[in-house]
Amino acid sequence: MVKTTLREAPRSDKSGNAELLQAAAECFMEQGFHATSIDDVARRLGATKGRVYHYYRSKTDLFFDVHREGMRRNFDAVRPVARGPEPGAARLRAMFLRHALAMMENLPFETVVVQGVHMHRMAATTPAQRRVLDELMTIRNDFEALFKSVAYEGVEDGSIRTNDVSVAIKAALGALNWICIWYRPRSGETHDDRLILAEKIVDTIMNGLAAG
Amino acid sequence: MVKTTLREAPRSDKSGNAELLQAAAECFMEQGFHATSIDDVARRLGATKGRVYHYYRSKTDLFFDVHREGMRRNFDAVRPVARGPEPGAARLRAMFLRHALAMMENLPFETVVVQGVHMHRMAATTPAQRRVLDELMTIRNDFEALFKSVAYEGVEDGSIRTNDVSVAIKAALGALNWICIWYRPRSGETHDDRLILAEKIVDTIMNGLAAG
DNA sequence: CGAAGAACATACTAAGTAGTATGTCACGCC
DNA sequence: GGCGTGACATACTACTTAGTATGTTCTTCG
Repeated sequence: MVKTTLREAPRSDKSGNAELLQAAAECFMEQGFHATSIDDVARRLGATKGRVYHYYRSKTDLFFDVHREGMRRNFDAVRPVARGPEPGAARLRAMFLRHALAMMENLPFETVVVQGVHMHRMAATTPAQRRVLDELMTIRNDFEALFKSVAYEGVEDGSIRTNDVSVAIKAALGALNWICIWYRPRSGETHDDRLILAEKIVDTIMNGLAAG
Repeated sequence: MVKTTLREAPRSDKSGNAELLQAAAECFMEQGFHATSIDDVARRLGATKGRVYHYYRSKTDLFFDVHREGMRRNFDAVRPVARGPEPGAARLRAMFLRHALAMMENLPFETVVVQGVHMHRMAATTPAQRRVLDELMTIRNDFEALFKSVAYEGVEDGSIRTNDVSVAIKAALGALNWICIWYRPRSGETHDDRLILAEKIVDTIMNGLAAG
């Protein structure tokens, strides 16, 4: 008798789960991971549990996939401006700006990413889920490392000054990630509005608050 | 017949709940509000539900009280240096430093405060709980307003430069609040170690990353 | 010393929810 | 034109857990 291997692989990456991811991201943003039920996600789609469990074997897997998508968007936003002939400070500024805009324009996904970071140190999961979580944290660390490497280049070319690149980047990314706590899109808001806001934030990060 | 008013007031502020608050804060930090059961909190105390429900009528009320205590500590840390003869920038720097230290030294409570802010826009609560939540957000806003007012004074006395005080403060507080996401105390860590770290963060906020 | 209330522990209920098992319908394919 | 399979819906189970009701011990105070 063959051991029937039903659903051995996580069933993601099928067409049609973009909607699902979006709905899940919105639910997770509004209520958090634990307070969101699978039925909530399904209801938002005008569907039932069946649809969700057809694509994901567990709520955790769904959450992870939303997280993964959020990080993908973050990388896509930042990577194009990370390398180039400009001095480090200019590239870092561009990266910050892109990231700030991404925070605002992918709010549900970014909120899930933040929750995921929060979740990292916390509650026990199955070994398989733990592996996925570690993978996601690796991605997250790579993201931070990308900023750090550009910052180091800036220190070397003299365009950036700090006595601890690692801490400085953590502070800067904190200011940016915090956006998803207080920012809510205003109705009628344009891309330019967001750009102005993002520039104010990045100016603060790059120039600081002290005069002179 | 008298309408028996059993437990009309939230039963807090009795002696002996400091332990309870601490245990609850730790649980909420490690697992988040929803994933933490009352039994978890009790177990951490070597007690049972009975003890928790003797002091708090609901899990939400317990959470709120932890939040309140966290905000109380924040105010206590920052207020003493908010006013004085020094220029705004110097006072603001001192406030940031105190807040950064408070974040590290009250990690469980601060994490709950962050969760509470997160919770604000979110899931439905009872009308009474909504009132408490609004009260907590008022406190939170007052806290932010204190920073803003000092920043304004700094702008006027020329020690601070920014084109949007409100956004700049949000960015700065974001960098500080984010501490509770990545910071974990190292064993054998001293107060001086934390002070050095806090100063690096505050330097970044005050001076920015750009050279010159 | 007796009684009342504080400070818990124990036992229980009711409700919500993750996950499963199974059904159904449409469609492509031999 | 049957048939397998993908894409869901429906019905159900098992378990967790917030909150309650009640019991018990200790303390305090008249």
